[in-house]
Amino acid sequence: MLPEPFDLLNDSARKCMTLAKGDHVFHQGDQTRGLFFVASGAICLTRLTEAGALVTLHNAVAGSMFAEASLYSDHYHCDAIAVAPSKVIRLSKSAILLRQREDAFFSEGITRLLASQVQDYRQLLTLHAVKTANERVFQAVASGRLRGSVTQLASQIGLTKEACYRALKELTDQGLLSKTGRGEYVLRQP
Amino acid sequence: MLPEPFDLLNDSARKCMTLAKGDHVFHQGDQTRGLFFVASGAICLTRLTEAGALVTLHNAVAGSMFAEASLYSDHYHCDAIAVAPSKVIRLSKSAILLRQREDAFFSEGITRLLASQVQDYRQLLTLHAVKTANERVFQAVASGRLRGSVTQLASQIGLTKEACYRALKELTDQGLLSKTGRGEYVLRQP
DNA sequence: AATCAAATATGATTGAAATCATATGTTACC
DNA sequence: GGTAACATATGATTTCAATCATATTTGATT
Repeated sequence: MLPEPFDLLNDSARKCMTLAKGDHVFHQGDQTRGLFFVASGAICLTRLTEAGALVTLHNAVAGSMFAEASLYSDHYHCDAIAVAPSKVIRLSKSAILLRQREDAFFSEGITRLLASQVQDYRQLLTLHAVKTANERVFQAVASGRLRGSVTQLASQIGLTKEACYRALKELTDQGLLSKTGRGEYVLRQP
Repeated sequence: MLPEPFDLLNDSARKCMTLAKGDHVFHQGDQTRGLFFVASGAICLTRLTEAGALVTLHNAVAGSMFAEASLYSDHYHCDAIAVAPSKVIRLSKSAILLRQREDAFFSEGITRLLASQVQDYRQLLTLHAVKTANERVFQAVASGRLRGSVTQLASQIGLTKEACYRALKELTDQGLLSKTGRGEYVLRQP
C-alpha cells in the first residue's frame, strides 16, 4: 500500500487518521511530526504568505504523499486540509530520520522515490507547455498517462474532459491512435 | 555555483563540457556517467517511446539540474540535446554514490534538494491549474515567482509574456498589486 | 556615440478550448 | 430491478488568451 521505501517501516511508525471534509491534517506553524500518505480522499495544501495572500501549494490525491520536505524543518509551513472525507497515514518523522541514518538501503529508497517524482513532475510540466490539445493528448498517451479515466487524464494534463474526448477522437480519425476492443487507446504502429 | 550539496564535491568529480546547439550530452541507452548541472544555455531531454513517438521529458535551463534519476539506473533512458550553445557540468555518478555512502550530511543534502524540487514542481503544477490569467499571475507573484523578467515568469506559469503584462496591469489597476520605484511588483498591503 | 538585442508595454484580431447542454452506456448498491 | 453516480460522447456557443503588430525603453557591445 505505501510506496517504497516506506513500506519497510514497522507499524509503530505509521499512524492512521480519518478525516471529515474540512478537517485539518496540520496547521501552518505546527511542529512537524512526519510526512503523509493519502489512502483515500484528497488533501489540499495552502499557505498564507507574509503579504496575506492564500496560495495553494498542492492538491494531494489518493495514492500520493505530501509534506516530504517537513523532514527537514521544525514547523509545517502550510495548512493541510481535507477537501473530501479522507484517510491518511502519518509516517513518523523521528522513525524515518533514525532509519535513514542506520539503513543505507532505506535512505537510498527515499532518494530514489524523490528523484522519480521530480522526473514525473517535470514531464508533466513539459506536457502542460504543449500548445494544442491534440498534440498534448497524443504526448500524454505516448508516455503512458492514460491509465485511469479520461476525466483523470484531463485534470492531469490541464484540459477539460470534453477537450480530451475530442482530441482522442481526432487523433484516432487521423490514424495516430487506435482503440482496442476494451476501449483503451494505444499508439498506432507505423 | 553548484546547488547544495554538490558544491561539496571536489573538482575531480566535476567535468565541464561546452556544447554547440544540436550537440548531444548523452544518448538514450548510453551507460550512465552522472548527473548534470546547466551552467548556461538550455538542454532538452527527449525519449523515443517503444511505440515510436518522440516525447519531450524536460527542458533544463541555466541553473537547473537534469538526469538525477540516472544515479539509479545503468543506462540513460532519454537523449539530452543542447538547444542552444551551452555549458554543462557533469557530476560523476561514482563519486556521488561513494560520498553518499560515506557522508550522511552529503546524503541528506541530496534528499533535501530533491524534496524541495518536488515541492516546487508541485506548486508550479498547481499554479498551471488556475484558470484565469489574472488569478494565475497574482498567485505567482504572491508566491514570489516574479524575480527575473516577465518573459521568464510567463514561460514558467504557462502564459505568453503579453498575457502576463496585461494581467500585471489589471491587477495593479484593481489595487491587488502595486509597482515599486524599481519596476518590481509587490502585493498591495490591505 | 552608435548599434543591436532584449524587455516592457498595448492595441487589434483570431482561434482554440472552456463552458453549457444533452444523451447514452456502464457499474454498483440497496 | 430501480436508481444513483460516473464515464463516455458530441453538438452549440462563448470567452479568454494566443497571435500579430508595433512602439518605446533599457542594457550591453563595439
